[in-house]
Amino acid sequence: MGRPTVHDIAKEAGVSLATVDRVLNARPGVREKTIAKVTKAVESLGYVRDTYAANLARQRQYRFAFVLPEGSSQFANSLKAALQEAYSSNVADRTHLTIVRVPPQDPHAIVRALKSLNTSRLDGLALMVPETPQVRDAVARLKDAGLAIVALVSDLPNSRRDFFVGVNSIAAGRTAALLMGRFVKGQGEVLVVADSLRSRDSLERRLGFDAVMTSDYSNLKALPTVEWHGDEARMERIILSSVAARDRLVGVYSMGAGNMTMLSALRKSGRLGELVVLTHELTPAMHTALAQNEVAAVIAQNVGHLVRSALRVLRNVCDELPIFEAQERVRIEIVLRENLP
Amino acid sequence: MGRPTVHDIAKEAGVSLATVDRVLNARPGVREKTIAKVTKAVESLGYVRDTYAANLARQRQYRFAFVLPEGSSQFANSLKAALQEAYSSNVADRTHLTIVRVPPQDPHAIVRALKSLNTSRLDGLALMVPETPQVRDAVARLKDAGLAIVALVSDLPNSRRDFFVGVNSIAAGRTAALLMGRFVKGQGEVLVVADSLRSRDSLERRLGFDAVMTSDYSNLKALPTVEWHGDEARMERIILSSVAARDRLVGVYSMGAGNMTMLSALRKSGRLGELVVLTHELTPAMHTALAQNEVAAVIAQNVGHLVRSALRVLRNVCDELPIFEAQERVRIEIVLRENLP
DNA sequence: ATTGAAAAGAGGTACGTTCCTCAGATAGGG
DNA sequence: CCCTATCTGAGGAACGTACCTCTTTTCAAT
Repeated sequence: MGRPTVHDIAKEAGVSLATVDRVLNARPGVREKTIAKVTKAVESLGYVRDTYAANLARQRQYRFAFVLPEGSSQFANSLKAALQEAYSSNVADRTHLTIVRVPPQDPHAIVRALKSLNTSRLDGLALMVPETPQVRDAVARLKDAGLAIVALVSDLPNSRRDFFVGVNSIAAGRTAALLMGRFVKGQGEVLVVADSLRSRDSLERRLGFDAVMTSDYSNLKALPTVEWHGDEARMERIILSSVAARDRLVGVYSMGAGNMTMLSALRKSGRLGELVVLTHELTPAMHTALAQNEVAAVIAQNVGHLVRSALRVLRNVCDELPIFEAQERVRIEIVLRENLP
Repeated sequence: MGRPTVHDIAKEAGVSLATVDRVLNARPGVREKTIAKVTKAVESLGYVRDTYAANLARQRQYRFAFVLPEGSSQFANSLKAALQEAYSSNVADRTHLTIVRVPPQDPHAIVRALKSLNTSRLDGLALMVPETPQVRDAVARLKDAGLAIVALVSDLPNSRRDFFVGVNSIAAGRTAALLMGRFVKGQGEVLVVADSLRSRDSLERRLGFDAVMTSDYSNLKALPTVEWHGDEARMERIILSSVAARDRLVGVYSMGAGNMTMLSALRKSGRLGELVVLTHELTPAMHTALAQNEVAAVIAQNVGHLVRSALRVLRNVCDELPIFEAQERVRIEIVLRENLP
């Protein structure tokens, strides 16, 4: 005998199939006493609904949109690739996916993009955008329109998002500090580079990094964050001058994008070999940089997980099902030369 | 319009539904030319079979057994837990799972257990057993009986297994060496502990460890492997005497089980604080050891992945579907205090 | 031209669920 | 007591696929 079906629980509870269906789908028209009988039968038989048969019957279509930053960001591109892979595999069954790309540094453009979404043709949204008051308001409006909303990669903690899928940035920063502290021999200074500390992730990574650095590695001094604000020429200038000015420099921690520019600047400086370089996100460029020993470690999050997790959460929110938090916790991965995937 | 269905491709190809079905399920009785017409229609319409509807219709039940080592091994227990979790979640839908536990060091008992399996009530098998000639023969017999077989965690490379789900042990050993080399300050000796080098995994980890150690970290000397053969008292004696005899000891690499015994021995020696300790598998004990800074890093594989991957592969082998190798490659995870899950 | 096997069609039932209609039962208020 | 509103029952049609049987067509060998 296989799993119990709705027929079995109808028999067990001594009611008709229609009543079982009404109870299971919380439709009106059933007496309290009858509801109790049915739920009791469900429990005693250990009935679990066959989601696939259910979705087949109800012709369920989940329509989700993923809002990702546009531009040359390799990370966003690999996310997009993971999304397309999920789409073609059975992970995204009965799911229609749209990808919307927005300029990451322009809150107004983001809000405009969010407003232009046809909410009646959408069940859920995964957002990878920086947190601003405007975005928070837009999220509130989208929630009012009945959408399921998850924050992806970077959280929107004070908005009405349903869930956050991504890693804890503070822990990621702490992990970077631990690696830096253990990898560097002797003492010296560490250069910290970020696109901008206005981004919540970078700020939190920096917080975590400093916390571990000061408590555990007093032999190292983390320099103030160098922000390059998307200007690659500026980044190169700053890096070259920093490296030239500081002969006690032993490490570089790059908290965000622009790793290729940073690496080429370090190569030009001629001191790349002596430095412990840590970056985030395992892009193809970082893959080769690890293989060539130019980067000591990459702190990454598995984009496949992110996407699958976001899809699971969105579906569950749509169906008003509980979310299994432990499964959705994305791990902070450490990638070295020898454990490259 | 939703996805194309079999009806659509029947219409498109100008054949009947039955013929489409015969082609899709590779049943005989269709001319080459007609097959071509159907496959063409499939491609032009972008038809993808609705696996859930298909499994629903065919009342497919996958009956798999997992053969795991019995005893106190925390790793095997966490695998079992992951298996039970998969069973209760939708990952294992339409799948019936049995867990068989065998004494890991007794090839005859393992073979006896494998022989006692009722192959007519089983579609596939995941084996986590050491490779011996007897096991290879047993695998051959089980393959002849028509079962799908994957090797789990430790490979059975010269057997007729269909696939290996687990990490490359050489790469895992290399990763350990890289961590040891970068974590240790200065020079000294490294103690390497294993249950037994007769186990293929341990041997390969040792090979990888030594390869990186000699090529990259000439400041460190990896001592000959200490084997404790399941005898915990012996392990404690050896560790205590090694630590006492070697004042240049800077690190310990534990390649297999018995980490708790090893740790308590090191604690007794009073030198745990000075040593860089690396172990495998993130058991609850290693979790706390990491949190308390007793262990510097744990090299782990995600048991959830292992299980899901094994299930996917078994199902695909049963259905004679291709295996998407990239997805089934299990990553070597590095767990430190700051990125504990 | 006849035969016969292989190929293709036609039509059905089933899987577990949803959702619909229509009819019958039960309750509470008048 | 009847009347109405609310419950409940019975049955059926779908969803996309699998698989079965029973015909009909095709086509090459005789």
